[in-house]
Amino acid sequence: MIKVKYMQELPKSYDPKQVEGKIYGFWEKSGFFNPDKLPAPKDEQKKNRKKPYTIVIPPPNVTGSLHMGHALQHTIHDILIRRKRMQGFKTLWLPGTDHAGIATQRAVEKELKKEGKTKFDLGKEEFIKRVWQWKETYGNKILDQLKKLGSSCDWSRTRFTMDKEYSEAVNEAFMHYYKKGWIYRGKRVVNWCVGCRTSLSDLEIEFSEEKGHLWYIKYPVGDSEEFIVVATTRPETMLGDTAVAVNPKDERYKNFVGKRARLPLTNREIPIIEDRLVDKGFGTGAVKVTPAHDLNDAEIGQRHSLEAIQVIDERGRMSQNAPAPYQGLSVLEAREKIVADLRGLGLLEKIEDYLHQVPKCYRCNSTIELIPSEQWFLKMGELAKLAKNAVKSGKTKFAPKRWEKVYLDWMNNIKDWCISRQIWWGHKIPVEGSEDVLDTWFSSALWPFAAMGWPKNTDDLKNFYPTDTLCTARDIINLWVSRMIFSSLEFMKDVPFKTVLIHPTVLTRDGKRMSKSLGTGIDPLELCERYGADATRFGLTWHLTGNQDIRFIEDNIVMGKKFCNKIWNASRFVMMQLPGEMELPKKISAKIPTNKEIIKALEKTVASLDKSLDSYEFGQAARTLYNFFWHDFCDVYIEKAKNQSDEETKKTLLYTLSASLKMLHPFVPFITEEIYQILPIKNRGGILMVENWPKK
RNA sequence: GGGCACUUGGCGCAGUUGGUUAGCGCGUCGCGCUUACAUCGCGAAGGUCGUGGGUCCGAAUCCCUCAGUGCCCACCA
Repeated sequence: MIKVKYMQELPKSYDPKQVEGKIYGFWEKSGFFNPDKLPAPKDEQKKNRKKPYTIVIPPPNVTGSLHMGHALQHTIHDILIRRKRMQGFKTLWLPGTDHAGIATQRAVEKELKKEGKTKFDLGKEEFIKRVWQWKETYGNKILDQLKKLGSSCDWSRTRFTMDKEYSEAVNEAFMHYYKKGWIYRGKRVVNWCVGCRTSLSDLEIEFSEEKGHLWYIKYPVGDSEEFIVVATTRPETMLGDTAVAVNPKDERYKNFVGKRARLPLTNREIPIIEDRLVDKGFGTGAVKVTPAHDLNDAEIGQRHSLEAIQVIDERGRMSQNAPAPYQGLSVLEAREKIVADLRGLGLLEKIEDYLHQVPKCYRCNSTIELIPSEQWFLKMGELAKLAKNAVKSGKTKFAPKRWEKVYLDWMNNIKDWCISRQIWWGHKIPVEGSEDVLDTWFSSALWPFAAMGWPKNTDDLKNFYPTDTLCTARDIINLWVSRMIFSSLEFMKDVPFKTVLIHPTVLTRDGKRMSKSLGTGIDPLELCERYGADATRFGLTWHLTGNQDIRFIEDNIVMGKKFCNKIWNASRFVMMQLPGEMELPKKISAKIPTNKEIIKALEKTVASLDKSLDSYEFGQAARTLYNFFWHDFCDVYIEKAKNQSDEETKKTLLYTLSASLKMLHPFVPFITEEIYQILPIKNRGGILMVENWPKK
């Protein structure tokens, strides 16, 4: 008896551990993650047969391990790609990793530190060898973790941003800009991380609010007994002052303008000048000008041909240009001493508490100093124009649309991009004498086409470029997305992707950021371990609404687990009802009212599901499926079907179940594939992953 | 300083063009081991939809005010 056989074979509850590894291997063996190996399309899929659907992964850092944001992001990726695959598209999800210059260099330095060494002990060449070793050992960890989630990437196409071919693409891109005159070298005041000892772009800086002070310092004017008082949060920079500036409309200082102030603690005299950048309302309305250590002051300095005296060096210490007593002191030590000395001289008028934004390195959290430094820059003018037009014209669309504004605002206020970094791990700038490497984002900006083999005109570029959907987090819209857009427009003469899908940020239950260091992170792999990958995926999908944030609750994953169990048991029931192997009908024209009803509800569900997915409403899609399967199918229809043993009902049960499995597959791929493989279907195509997506 | 988003039963959230008794998951309380599932079924309690106005025959849903929360951008020393 078939009936008995299936009951004995299938456990009463679904056990992901027995299924997931096995099924993933089954998929990999099929080769169908690779678009070139997809089976010939079936009739229903033919209209899409040659159309590609492509996603490139936002390449995770080789230092990374899977966090909640990744889990959410790749669940979305996999839902998109699996559905398109079932619809007959040639689907490519191209995976890979980013060499992540600073982050990786730091990880290896940390490892060296445990051995009591620094990178200087090894020397540059040995150090880079060591980083490669590290990459070979740990670099693919995150990709393996993606497999646990069920991600259907084409692993045969895995790329790394420092692969030989990829590096050649980076050089090509650099030289292209260079020859065009868009890359220039110059000494500018740049963001300098004293921890990493490298320059950083504006986007690589995070501000942290700190309680500080506003010191009011008296600068004696000329030979008189008069003072001009300046307010500053950073007294130590006064050693590099080369002017005091006031607003031209500020009547209070009219008789000071043109005179010279005597800079305390030094024996220098500096001019008192007028500049429109000065805000009358802040502090005293008179500002000390330090062109070497402040961007505004650099601008004022340029306008008035002021000297820039660098008093802070690359280690964050007071330089040889500072008066002897302060040389070698750290910035904070110098600040303390200077304040004390000023007080001693009676030149400190008052101190106010002041809350200000202190710039920190996004990788090592050290304080950022602004110092003049020789760097390479990419001119952004023309590129920004290209990038703006692509979005304004709708060639690339953001979803949700509101993120377009974030992108356009940044493009409208863009400055030239400092692309050189003074670290060892990365793409060396391909110009003689230069020891610098490129900003890691310079190479990831080329990802959509360089990962497909550019500058060679490869088949992949012909077949799969431009890509369709880029799905990523909002915090790298400008750091990465915008730079891919202008790079692609410049090198490929086309946008890199048609849609940018910005997914929400996963927060803790109380709305806090999930972070390892704060101990607020939840490990998605642990959730997969406890509840199963399908449950984790479904629970996360359930969370997806149009909001900017998600407050993660584990209850949703529990719900996902229960749902999987429901799918499992409904399937067991259907199998019990079947006499043995059965032909799966292509269509049901039901005559019995209950059967008619469920078929109608099924059709409605397919339509609603398609609508939701086409507009990226994944949470809505999950709810639609859940309600249909649990309530319409299980609670109502199956209960009624228990009283019906006719042939039409059996067919309807099998038909509805298999259609449900297809619809559910992109969301919960493991369990649906497992059940599909067990179902006694005579004319089963083979693998659910490439079966037809249901049509209403 | 500018911008974006959020504020719905104990908790986390749906409610896309305004329209009959505002839904879901978890939790709570009853009753059920009925031959797929107790990771279940049936039923119940529980909501002035942040505040104050406005538009409308009618608003959680549109407009304005205010308040709270979170995030992003910004050169205010």
